[in-house]
Amino acid sequence: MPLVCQDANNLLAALPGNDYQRVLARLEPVTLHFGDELYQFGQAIDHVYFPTNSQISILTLSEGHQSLVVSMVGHEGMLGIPLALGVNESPVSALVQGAGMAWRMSAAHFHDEFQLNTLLQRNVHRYIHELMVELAQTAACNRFHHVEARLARWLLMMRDRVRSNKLHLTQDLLGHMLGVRRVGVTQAAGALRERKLISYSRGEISILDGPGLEAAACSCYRISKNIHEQHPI
Amino acid sequence: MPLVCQDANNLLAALPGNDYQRVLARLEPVTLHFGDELYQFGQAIDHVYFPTNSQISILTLSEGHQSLVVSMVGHEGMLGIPLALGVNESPVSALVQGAGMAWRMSAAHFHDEFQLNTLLQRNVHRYIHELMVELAQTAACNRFHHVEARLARWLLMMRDRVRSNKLHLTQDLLGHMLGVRRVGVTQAAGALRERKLISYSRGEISILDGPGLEAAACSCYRISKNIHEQHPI
DNA sequence: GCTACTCCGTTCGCTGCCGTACATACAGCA
DNA sequence: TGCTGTATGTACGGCAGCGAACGGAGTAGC
Repeated sequence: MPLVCQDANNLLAALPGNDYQRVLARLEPVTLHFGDELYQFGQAIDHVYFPTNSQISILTLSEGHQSLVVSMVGHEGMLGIPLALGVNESPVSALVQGAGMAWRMSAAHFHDEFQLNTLLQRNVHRYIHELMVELAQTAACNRFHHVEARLARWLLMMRDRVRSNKLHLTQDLLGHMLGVRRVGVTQAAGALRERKLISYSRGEISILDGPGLEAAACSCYRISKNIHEQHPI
Repeated sequence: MPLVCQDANNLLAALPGNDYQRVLARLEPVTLHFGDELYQFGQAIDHVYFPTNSQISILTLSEGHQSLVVSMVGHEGMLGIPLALGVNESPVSALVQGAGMAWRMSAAHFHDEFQLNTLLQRNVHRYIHELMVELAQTAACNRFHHVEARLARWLLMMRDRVRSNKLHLTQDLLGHMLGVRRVGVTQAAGALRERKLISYSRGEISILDGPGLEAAACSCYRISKNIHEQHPI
């Protein structure tokens, strides 16, 4: 199976040839479908995933409230971080919202491989660091930024991960992601459409003007993007 | 220097005797004073800290806004996590808000020790996991919970870390921590005082009724406490 | 005892989002 | 063609928190 750009995951692609080959032998490509729930809160983690052109949302549950997306994983990262930290139970839910491909490895294989492969360790540790910075950023974002800016941010982040300007997402779903009412999304999305930044109809969203949408998004988008790009490896 | 309860840091106390002795040789006790800034955003990390009865707030900066406390470190954890992940630059600021003691180790010593000491690795990795869960929780908390509940939460968290019901904190400072106006803190704190849960005067806060304050806090307090207590080590 | 400063209390109008409810529009299917 | 379910639009009262401003009360220094 040739590794063309569409198949690339950053944590794997950064491995040198021989390491990469060994890891590859333990990986299997899987197709992730919209709505697949890869992890559930409190459940054991059976596989780790390295997305290539799919996007998975990480959700927390807040007692008495709706769920909330705290992070988003794509080709820049992986799912199953707790395994790399010695914990085999997921503290969050993981929901596929951008259908696509990912590489998958069993928890046992990952455990073995991770012990041996110091370069994989280095990449994963680096990603854990990035994730923590992003979580802190998101905590502040949720406190300070308005719905419209946050909506723009998440749409751009999804675009970057699925590598497409077309997203499959209803307003209701976006409401659950952002932790706001569906009505709030309608208004924010309407404002963005008004400015010809996006278009949408019945669950199909298109980003028409990327730079414009970036300008409408809060600075968290840029910050988050920078975090994952400045790999000093 | 004898290790009595007041001197205990969870990550160190969980080490077996011989490991502990070797680590101890590289540690030095330091007194942290109110207002000390241990790390600054973007600066190199020169030491790691293992607090015992001090409390340090982790702050992010959000462009155009005030700072915000996203986490709090005390005897349950450590400062300098990025070093354990191969990054030697702090992505956040760390501000001492509960004066007290901590054990300190130079970055170089920590680097060496961390490579060798797999038990320390295990403890630190476990703490990193806890911290990530807590960050996600805080992101949701900032989105959903009201000022009064969040204030109660942070006060309780500080109490647990400094091991004292007396806190040294002005309302203005609390406003910066919570990301709200000072006036917002005045109102929330007034409501808590009304219910005889706390008392305060000119920067000295006393928790009068712990259980009552817990009831007034959002569920995030309990969740956060559970995270750090359920060590299956 | 006077002054300067810090900390806390209160008020006012404003706005972003909430909860709820209802209306419209499109899609698939019988 | 009509039915049903889903997706989106709109409206309305309510409220938590905002920004700004001012007043009062305790503390420290002179």
